[in-house]
Amino acid sequence: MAKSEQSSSSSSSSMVDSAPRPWESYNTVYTNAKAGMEGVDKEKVQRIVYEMSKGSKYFENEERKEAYMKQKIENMRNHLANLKATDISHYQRVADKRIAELDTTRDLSRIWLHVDMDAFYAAVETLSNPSLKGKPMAVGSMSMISTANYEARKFGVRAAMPGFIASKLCPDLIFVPTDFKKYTYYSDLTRKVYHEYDPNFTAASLDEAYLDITKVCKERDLSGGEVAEELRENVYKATGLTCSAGVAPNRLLAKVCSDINKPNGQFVLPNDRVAIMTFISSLPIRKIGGIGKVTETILKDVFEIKTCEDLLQKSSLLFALFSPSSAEFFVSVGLGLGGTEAPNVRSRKSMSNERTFSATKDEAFFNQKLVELSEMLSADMEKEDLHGKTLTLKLKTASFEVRTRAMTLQSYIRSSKDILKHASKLLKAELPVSLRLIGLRMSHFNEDKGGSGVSDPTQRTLLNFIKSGESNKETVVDEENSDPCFEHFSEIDDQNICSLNDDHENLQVIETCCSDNNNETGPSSSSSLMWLDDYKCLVCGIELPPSFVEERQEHSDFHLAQKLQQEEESEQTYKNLSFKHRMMSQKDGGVEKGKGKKKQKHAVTNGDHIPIDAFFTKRS
DNA sequence: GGGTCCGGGATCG
DNA sequence: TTCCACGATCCCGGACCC
Repeated sequence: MAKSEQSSSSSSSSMVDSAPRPWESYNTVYTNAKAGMEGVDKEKVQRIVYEMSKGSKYFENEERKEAYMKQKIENMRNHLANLKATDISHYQRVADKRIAELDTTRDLSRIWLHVDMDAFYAAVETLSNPSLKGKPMAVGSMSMISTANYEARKFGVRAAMPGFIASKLCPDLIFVPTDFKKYTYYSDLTRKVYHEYDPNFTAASLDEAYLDITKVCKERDLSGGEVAEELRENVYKATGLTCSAGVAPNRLLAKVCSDINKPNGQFVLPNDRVAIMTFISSLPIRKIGGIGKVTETILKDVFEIKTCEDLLQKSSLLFALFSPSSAEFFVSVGLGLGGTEAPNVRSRKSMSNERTFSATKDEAFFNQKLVELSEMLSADMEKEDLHGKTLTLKLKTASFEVRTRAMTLQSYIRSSKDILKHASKLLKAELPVSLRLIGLRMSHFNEDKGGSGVSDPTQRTLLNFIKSGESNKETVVDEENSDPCFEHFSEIDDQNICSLNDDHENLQVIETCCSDNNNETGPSSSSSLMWLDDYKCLVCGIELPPSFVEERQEHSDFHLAQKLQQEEESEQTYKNLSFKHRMMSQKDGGVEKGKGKKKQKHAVTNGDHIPIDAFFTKRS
C-alpha cells in the first residue's frame, strides 16, 4: 500500500470560536488528503481519532514520543541559533560544492515507470466478491486495517488505522480478513505483464513495481506515457484491476508521479531538467519516499522547509546540522535526483517474527511465546538455508515502550533449541515486566560471507546454487565448531556438476541429487529447490512467479549454461580450491562494489531465449 | 582515533 | 463487544576495544 496513505498533517483549522479543541494538536497520521480522501471532514476524523485514543496507553506513548520530538526540535533550534556567520558560510561552501557535484551526475537518459495498484487488497476482495462493490470496505481486522476501498476512504478510513477506530468513523464498514494467497495470485498476473516491458523489473511489494522502460520506448518508438497507457490496459485485461502509473527519469520521481492521478491514472514527467526543477519546486517534502512524519516535522519546525525547493535554499543549514549522508540525501531530493540504475540484488540482512497479545506479566506465557517464535524463526531460516550469529529479542511493554536486546554468538545457529536457549537468557534479564509483544530477530547470516553467493551477485555459481538446495536438510550446529556452512558445503560432490553436459539432463541430474532429502521428484522439485518460496531464484535473486513456467525453465538453463562455461574455464581450480578460500576471493572480488562499475556477463543466447543479463540485476 | 557492536528510532508497505 | 500489526531496512549515537 502506498506509504503516503499514512501521511500526517496537524492542520489547524480556522478558529471561529475559542472552545478548546485538544484534538487539533494530536498529530495523527490519518488526516492528510490522499487519493479518495478529498472532501473528508478532516476535523471530524481528527476529533474521533483523538476521542477514541485519549487516555489509552497507546495515546500516552504517542505523547511521550511527541515530547521527545519537540525536545529534539528545540535542541536543533538552539544549535542553529548558535551558528556563527563564519560557520554558515563554511557550510554554504560545502553545500554548494556538493550540489554542483551531484548535479553533474544527473542522468536523463532513462525512462522509469512506477506502477501502483489501486487499493490493491480491497480491489482483489471486491473482484472475488462483487457484492462488496460500492460498499465501504476494509481489508484487515479490528486491530489493524491493511487497506480500505475508496468508498471507505470517504469516511476517513485508511491503511494502518485500527479497525475499531475505522468502524467508529464508518459504522457500516465491512471488514474482510486478509488473504495473501489471493493477493499473491493477482500480483503474479500483474508481474507477468510487467515482465513484457522490463524483464528486469523490481517488485517493491505485492502491488508496486519499478520498470525501466527505456528500451521498450526506443524499440517501439513510443513515449513513456504511451507505454504506461498500454501497460495499465494490459494489467486491467489480465486481472480486472486498475492501477496508476508514474513516468519519470528516475525511480524516486516516478514513484511521486504515480501518486498524482490516483486512482486509475498516470502522470508523466519529461526527461528535461527545467521540467524536473519546476515539478520539484512546489512538491511537499512529505511526498518523497524516506521523508516521514518525524522528518517532515523537524524540517518544517526547525528550518521552515516545506517544499523540495526549500531543501536547496536551506542547504547550508542542513549540512551544518545533519550528518553528511542525510544532508546529501536532502539536497539530492532538492535537485530531483534519484536512482536511475537498476537496484542491486540485495541479500537478506535479517529475519524476524513477532507477536502481539494482551498485556501480561505471566512468565510461563512469555516462555510459551518464545518457544513458538523460536520454532517459527528456525523454520523460516531453514527454508532459506540460513544460519545466524546475532539474536535480538524485541519487547513491547504494556506502556508501548519498545526494547531490543541483542547478543552475538561465537558461532552460527539455526535450531529452535539454540534460538530458544539464547532468547530465554535475553528475556530473563528483563524480568519482571509486563509485555504486550515479544519478537525474535536473527541477523549476521553465514551468507554474509558468501555462503550461497547471494552477497556478491557477480559470483553466482551453480555450485552455490546446488549447495543451497542440498543444504536444506537439517544440520546439527555445534556451537563449539566453526562456521557450520563450511562443513555443510563440503558434503557437495563436485563431480556431479563437472560431469554434466546436456542442459536439460543436467538439470534433472541436479534435481535428483538435490532431491535426496526431499520427497518430491521430477520438475516440480526443481522449482521448489531453485525457487525460494516457489518465487525467487536462489542463484541470483530474480523473482519469477510460478506462472512463468517457460521463463523459469529458461532461467534454469541459463544458470546451467553459465555454470558449464565457468566449469570449462576452470574446472580444476574449482575442485582444488577450498570453499573457504573461494569465499575469500568473492570478498576480494567485491572491491568494485560501490564504485559504479558493472560487471558485464555474456551468455549464449538465441532468438528464443531471454539474454541471461536480463535476469541479473545490474550492479551500480 | 577508527572499527564494531548495541539499542533506539524512522520509514515503508 | 472489539481498543493501534508485522516484517524488513537503514541510520545514528554511544560504548567498548585495540
